[in-house]
Amino acid sequence: MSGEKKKTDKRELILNAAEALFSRHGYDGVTLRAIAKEAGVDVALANYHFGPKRDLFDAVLMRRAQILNSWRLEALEQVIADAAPSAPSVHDIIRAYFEPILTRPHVEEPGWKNYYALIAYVNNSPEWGGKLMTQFFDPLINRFVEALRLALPSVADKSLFWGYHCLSGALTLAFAQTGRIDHLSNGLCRSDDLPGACDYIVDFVTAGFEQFAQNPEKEKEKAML
Amino acid sequence: MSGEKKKTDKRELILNAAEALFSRHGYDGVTLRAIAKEAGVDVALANYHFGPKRDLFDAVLMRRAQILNSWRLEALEQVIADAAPSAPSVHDIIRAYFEPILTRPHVEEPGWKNYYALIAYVNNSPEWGGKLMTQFFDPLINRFVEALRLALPSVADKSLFWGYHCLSGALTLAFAQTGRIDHLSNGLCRSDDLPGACDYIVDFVTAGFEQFAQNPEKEKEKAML
DNA sequence: TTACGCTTTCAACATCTGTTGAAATTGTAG
DNA sequence: CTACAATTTCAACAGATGTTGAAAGCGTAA
Repeated sequence: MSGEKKKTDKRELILNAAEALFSRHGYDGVTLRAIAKEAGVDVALANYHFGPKRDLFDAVLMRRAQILNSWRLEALEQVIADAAPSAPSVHDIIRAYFEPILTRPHVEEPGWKNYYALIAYVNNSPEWGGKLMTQFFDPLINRFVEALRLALPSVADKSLFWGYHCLSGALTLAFAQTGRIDHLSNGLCRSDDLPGACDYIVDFVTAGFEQFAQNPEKEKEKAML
Repeated sequence: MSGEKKKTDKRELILNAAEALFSRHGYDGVTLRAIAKEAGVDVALANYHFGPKRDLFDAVLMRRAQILNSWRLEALEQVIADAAPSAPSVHDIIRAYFEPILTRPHVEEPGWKNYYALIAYVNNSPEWGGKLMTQFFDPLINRFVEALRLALPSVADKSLFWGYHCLSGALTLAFAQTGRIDHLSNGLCRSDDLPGACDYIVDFVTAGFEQFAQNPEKEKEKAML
């Protein structure tokens, strides 16, 4: 019947190996032979299952994207429902954005850590960032911006989007887990401690957004448009 | 004599071409032949001037790093001197961090834009980020953290470093200029408008840091250490 | 002119790259 | 078992890759 389960699904072994290697060395830094070797499989098998190299890359990206989106969308809708008919607080919205991906137990699995690092690579790449991230995550992001617009009705859209830019940058760098902050802080902070980072990032970003409502200068631009 | 100036310094043509291509496609995404073609030069010349490919990459990174550091250090020392003997404000420190690199006229030069995108690539790369950024920028960063420590004496170091993480992520994503925010905001924000982004990022990040002083929960950890 | 050192090109190398077609293996249904 | 389809390996291709050594071009000083 349909291959629900097999003793060793080499297809998934290839995806795992590709995920790990792409996340560390980028698309061009990885050869199909390296992936095959890591997966314990012949070179030609990757092509058989996924077609050309680029399609394998997309398959890796796609595999966990929907799961990620569903977790976060669920958390956001929950926050909105709990606050109804009022608008949810900025803090709750930001928590719904970060906590489902940074504090749940799955983040300790190597596969998910690799996937996060891969997202960081894609999001900061001029080559892929503009198109791929849009393709996978835009609907979710728009939903979050919409919620923030309700929570901060006096803030101009331009401020909200630049706020999202800062939020996204902070998350992306956390995803990358480069070990830089470990060295910079003399071991006080660890870049692979995503749950530990979450609290700090959430409070930082929340204050960043709320500041827009308290700062009247930005509203001039709203009037000018 | 020493080659101070020549009509066409092919050495710099190679650096410019490498900078542009590395910033867009990453280290492994660029071939020496592509660089040579872009520079209008033979393939072997890159090797003659810079040695192996990896050394060319380092040379590109190094060329503007010192200039960048001196601008920002100068701005920071100015802010500290102006406020002495009091501590400078968080807002002024953050401005000294961003404005020298985002609002000066040089940011409109393609060479600098390419260099910024390259920094974004390096900073988010698990392969290079930990080591290369440390090598080039750590002394400057430590000076900034030190200034923030003076401006926010009640805030624990761990908060300061995670705050810097958020700050660095926001800057890095701005450097990348992926065009993502353009699409997300329907053209309201432009990712290549670095001076325009600067005001929003500065205010966002300033509030993020100041929030640590107002949030007493984080201080528990300080006591626990 | 000649000679010399620095720069640049030419031609080629050994190796690696993504991809492919045919063969071998495995799983499954009759 | 047999027959057939899906999976996996093998062997090889055409092209690209970083690097190198020899040769050619160049400016300068004697």
